[in-house]
Amino acid sequence: MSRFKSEKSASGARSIGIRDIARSAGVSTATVSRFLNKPESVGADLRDKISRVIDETGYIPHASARALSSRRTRTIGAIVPTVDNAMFAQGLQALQSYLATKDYLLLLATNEYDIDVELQQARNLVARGIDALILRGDERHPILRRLLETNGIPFVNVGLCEPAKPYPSVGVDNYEAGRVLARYITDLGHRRVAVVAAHQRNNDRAQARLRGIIEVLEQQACAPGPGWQLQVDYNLADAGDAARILLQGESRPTAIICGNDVIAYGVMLAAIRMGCDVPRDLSVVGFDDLDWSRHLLPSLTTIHMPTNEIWVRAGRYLVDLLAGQAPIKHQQVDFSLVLRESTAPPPKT
Amino acid sequence: MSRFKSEKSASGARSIGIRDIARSAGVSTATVSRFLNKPESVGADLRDKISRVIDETGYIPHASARALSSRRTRTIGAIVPTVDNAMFAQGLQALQSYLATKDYLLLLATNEYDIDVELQQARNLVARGIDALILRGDERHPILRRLLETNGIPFVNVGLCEPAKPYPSVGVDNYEAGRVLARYITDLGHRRVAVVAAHQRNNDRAQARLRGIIEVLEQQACAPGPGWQLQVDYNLADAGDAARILLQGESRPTAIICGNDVIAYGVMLAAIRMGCDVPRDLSVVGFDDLDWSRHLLPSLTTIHMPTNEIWVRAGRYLVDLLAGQAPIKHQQVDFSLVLRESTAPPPKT
DNA sequence: CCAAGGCATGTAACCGGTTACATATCATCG
DNA sequence: CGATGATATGTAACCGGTTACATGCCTTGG
Repeated sequence: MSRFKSEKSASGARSIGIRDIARSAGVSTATVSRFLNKPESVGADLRDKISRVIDETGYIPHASARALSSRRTRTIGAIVPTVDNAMFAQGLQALQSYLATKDYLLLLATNEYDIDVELQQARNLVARGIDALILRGDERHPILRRLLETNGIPFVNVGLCEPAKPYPSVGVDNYEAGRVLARYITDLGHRRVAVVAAHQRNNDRAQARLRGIIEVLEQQACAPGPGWQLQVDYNLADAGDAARILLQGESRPTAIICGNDVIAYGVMLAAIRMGCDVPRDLSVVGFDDLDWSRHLLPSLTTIHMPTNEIWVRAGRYLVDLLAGQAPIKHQQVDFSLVLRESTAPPPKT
Repeated sequence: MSRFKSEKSASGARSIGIRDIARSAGVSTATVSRFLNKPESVGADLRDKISRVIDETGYIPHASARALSSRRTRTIGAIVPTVDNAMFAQGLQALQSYLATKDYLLLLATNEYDIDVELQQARNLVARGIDALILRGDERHPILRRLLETNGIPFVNVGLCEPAKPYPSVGVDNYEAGRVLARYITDLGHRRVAVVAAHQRNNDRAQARLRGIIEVLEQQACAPGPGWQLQVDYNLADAGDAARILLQGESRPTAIICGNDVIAYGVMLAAIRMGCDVPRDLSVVGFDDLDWSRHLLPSLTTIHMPTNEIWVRAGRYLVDLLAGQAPIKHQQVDFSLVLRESTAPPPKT
């Protein structure tokens, strides 16, 4: 029956393959394959002929077959907490554009801030045959490391930079960023400072930032008590709740340092609704410098993170590595303090 | 030399395959394959044995090989303008979670609002072997239709619902939504109404919304002249520019209808900076009801879009279709008008 | 008690590319 | 002029699964 194999289920015009192209062009499959992967290794006349046949037929090479035999998928995976978040979205967009220029595809997965989910997603990506993986931060399931190792999948951590660690990383020094920001607040004269951080669990960037902030505040002898150190989820509503808690009491902070711009904005909106004048009564600062932070009212003083650059560099690191080069293993990217309208010296009283 | 094949490049412990599992479990590869794909078709004792071997070895089936021989990748593609946009990000996140429960993977590509890029990306996805495709809107490159047809790839349009068209779609009736929103504004008493829409090129949703808006305004004999109909990109800065143009003249609008929430927010921020009191001097409305629209100051009157539901339904449509069922082809989802603080009757004067 | 049919399992061809190796051609050099 | 090597192309084994078909066993009904 094998002579009927191409007549599957009525509609089944079997899609054309490399053998069809080879036959039409009067060459071998090997030559077509070489044309596809390294055109300059094929003679000019054959090159033209093959090219013409491919254009005419609209032939598209079968990526799975390619991946199977070459053991490379030209696919890079990335696992982030969620794409529903301006910062990741922006960086991923930039990464994707970059990878497209290198003829790589980005395969995206989310871990919902859960290292078990992350492991599961990583398994998924590995099964899918990614050539390399980009991970957010540095805290992850121990089995994940083994998984990547035994499958020989290179990876890079983004969002932090720890030259002491054996794993490659691209990012800013979050600890130092925390210090700079806190220092700016204390230099303005604030001594009653509260901190609304992102949840610390499994989030080393948030931890490093907080560590830097607290350290500076301690040096200035104004470390916030436990009631003035809150942790919230990444959204406006929760941040607003935190602000209401901080501002309802008798003794209020004159400045609130927030773990990122979204939290800062949530805090600011709630404070204004409570009748606070930002920055006259209360200064608010964040991290990340999201696109809209400079448009807000008041615009937000924050730490600018070169998000796009970080993600693109991470992508480039892996692409170079896969191309057999030896890129720089730890790339520290500069952040900067952006002064805007949401900060001022504390009120006199 | 073939007996050396497993010793590639020193580190090369060839990863284990289905034949290894079969040998260890004392069964044939076919049985292992059946265990993987339809466990209930394998006897209980063998099932246990195979399961144990797989757990011990950490075996992960090779997706490319699987795809090659089964001609199904369990991958669904989606092409959106950009992920750097709260609305898409949210919907995609929901879609991805849904597909994960069905053991499908989401392959994401962006078209940067360009139908040629979209075609290119679609080629990419097809080469990658997607089983189905989700597309945004309905305006696309004619070749793309052919491409999908000849490759037998089912697809669905999201964000609109046009039962008249032959292609499946899931979304709201944007034209009607535009009418409802405009109607609300005119019912409030506004007669000097400006419109700041998203760019119309290759964006049928934006076109439908605008059509609905203009139609209602014409009925009320207050259709905006060309100077009061602006088109901007999807970002706060451009929207702010538009607001400054509209509000600088002698004769100002008392309400501005915006193509979406981001534009509305950009307009609102710029207006407030110019000393306008929203909503007393100026009413502003948008579309989409992004997460933060209810937190803004003032909070935004807008059309609520069930984004998550739309994307998940689109995913379910394709999953069901691929499973051989016959899901509903055109699914209209309800929108709703959400009244908040950014609207009021026009000032007396 | 035997034929028929259902079920679990094994054998091996096949999916559509890549690539190691063989072969052919031609320029170069002692 | 023959040996040498570089370059272009062809042949066919292989990547790691899936699945059509074959096989063998067990149940069931006449």
